[in-house]
Amino acid sequence: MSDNLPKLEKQTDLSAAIAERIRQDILSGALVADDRLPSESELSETHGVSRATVREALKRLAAQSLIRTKRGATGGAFVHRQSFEDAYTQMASNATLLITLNEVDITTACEARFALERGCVRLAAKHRQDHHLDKMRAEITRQKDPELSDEAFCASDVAFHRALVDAAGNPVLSWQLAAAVEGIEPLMNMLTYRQRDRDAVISLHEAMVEALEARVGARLEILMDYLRDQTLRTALS
Amino acid sequence: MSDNLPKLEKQTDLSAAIAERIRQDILSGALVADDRLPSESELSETHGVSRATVREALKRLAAQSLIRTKRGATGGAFVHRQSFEDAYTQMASNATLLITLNEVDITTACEARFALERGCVRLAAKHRQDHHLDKMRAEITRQKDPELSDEAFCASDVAFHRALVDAAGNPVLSWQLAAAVEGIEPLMNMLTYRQRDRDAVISLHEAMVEALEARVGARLEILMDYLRDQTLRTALS
DNA sequence: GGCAAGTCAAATGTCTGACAATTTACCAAA
DNA sequence: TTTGGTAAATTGTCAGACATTTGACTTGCC
Repeated sequence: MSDNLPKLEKQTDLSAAIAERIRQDILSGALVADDRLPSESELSETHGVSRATVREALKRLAAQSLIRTKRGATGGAFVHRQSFEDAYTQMASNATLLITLNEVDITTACEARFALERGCVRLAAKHRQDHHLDKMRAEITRQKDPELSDEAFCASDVAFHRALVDAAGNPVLSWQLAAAVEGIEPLMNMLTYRQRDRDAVISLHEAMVEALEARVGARLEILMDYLRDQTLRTALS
Repeated sequence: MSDNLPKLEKQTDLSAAIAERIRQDILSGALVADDRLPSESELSETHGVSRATVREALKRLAAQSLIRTKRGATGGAFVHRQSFEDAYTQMASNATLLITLNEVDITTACEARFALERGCVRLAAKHRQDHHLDKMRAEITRQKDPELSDEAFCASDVAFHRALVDAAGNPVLSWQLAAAVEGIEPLMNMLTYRQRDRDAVISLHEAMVEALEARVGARLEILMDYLRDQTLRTALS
């Protein structure tokens, strides 16, 4: 385990220091997924602090999804193998927080989103499968409903683009991009789409599905650029 | 504050429930950046739990950089305005964790990294300033040193690409991409570059700086593709 | 032998009350 | 005016207790 004596932890706050020690043990591979940590009592002894302090440290790690705890006889704290779902959720909330707390303007956010997404359309063209197309077409059908609220339209838009990213068949990519898109959603929700705007977006979506079906990455890139410009126009009007 | 009585929290674990309540207050805007939360004693009264439990809840929030605490007379817990630096650090460690714990293979990681980066080179070409070019050229000079360890070479590579991304002039983009690149670094560090590989990478870097200086985004995209292929060849050899 | 119920032990979750450490505000004296 | 010291508020830490959960073990019955 960690019998190191780092100097950083003299800056008070034992619970943070201990959390960091255990964290390093996990990051360094000394503890691997599903390993069980010593019990709270043992940890309090080995680290020379009270159980309350150990618990605060463990809560910090739990908040980062580094460990999970289970009660009972065979319980304890276990190194948590973070799923893509977990990571995605955490990143999305992280992104949301960052964007709302720092008052990022919608132009910057849009620019970032479309730039990232543009980067993966070639992979999507290469690896897309039929069910991705089906999903996207289903969302387009929803988007055509003139009764749809702006918010629901936006949600469908997110779903459409998530399917596009998933089509790239790369989980790391899906995870990063989905989080980015979702983080920007609060901003996008503030947009009001006129019917003309919606029609323009839907036309582009339809063209994108066609290009994806035909596996023409270059065309997808161009369409993404159009979509970005269209969205920015909507935002600034 | 939150005098709601959500049903979810009957699933035991009061500290998580209370953390979630406060978290919602922050996310919903009831508490804004730099607001001071009630003291631990007050919170324990209003939520009807002990101070220890409140503290565990606060540690969870602190671990997510949602709050920061200060001791002393005017101390307390304050809603933390997460800086881009904070978010970047958190995302990078998140990415590292996900990739190491889930044994993502280097092909997938590389593919994702270059796909994302490719998406922002056009913006970089548009907004780059001279100091970006300077930084990149400096890194190229470092990379030419044949004494450089593989790890140092890789670190310089990360710095080079970070400068490229920064050139896009979009903080959201910088933040997302820098985190992604850094998260993948542990995997890249496992690569061993032969001198021939390094020369190839350096040539591409030089060409990229030229293209960036001339603001030719399309050429940058092509070079990125070459670089991706080159890196994958190195990885698979 | 096999099954069911009860018991026990280990571990996390929570509470209580205390003390330590830190920081600011305030007040008094030089 | 400045300096120093004291008090108060607040987080950080500790020790010990009890509650709750859960799996393993034991016992007794069929």
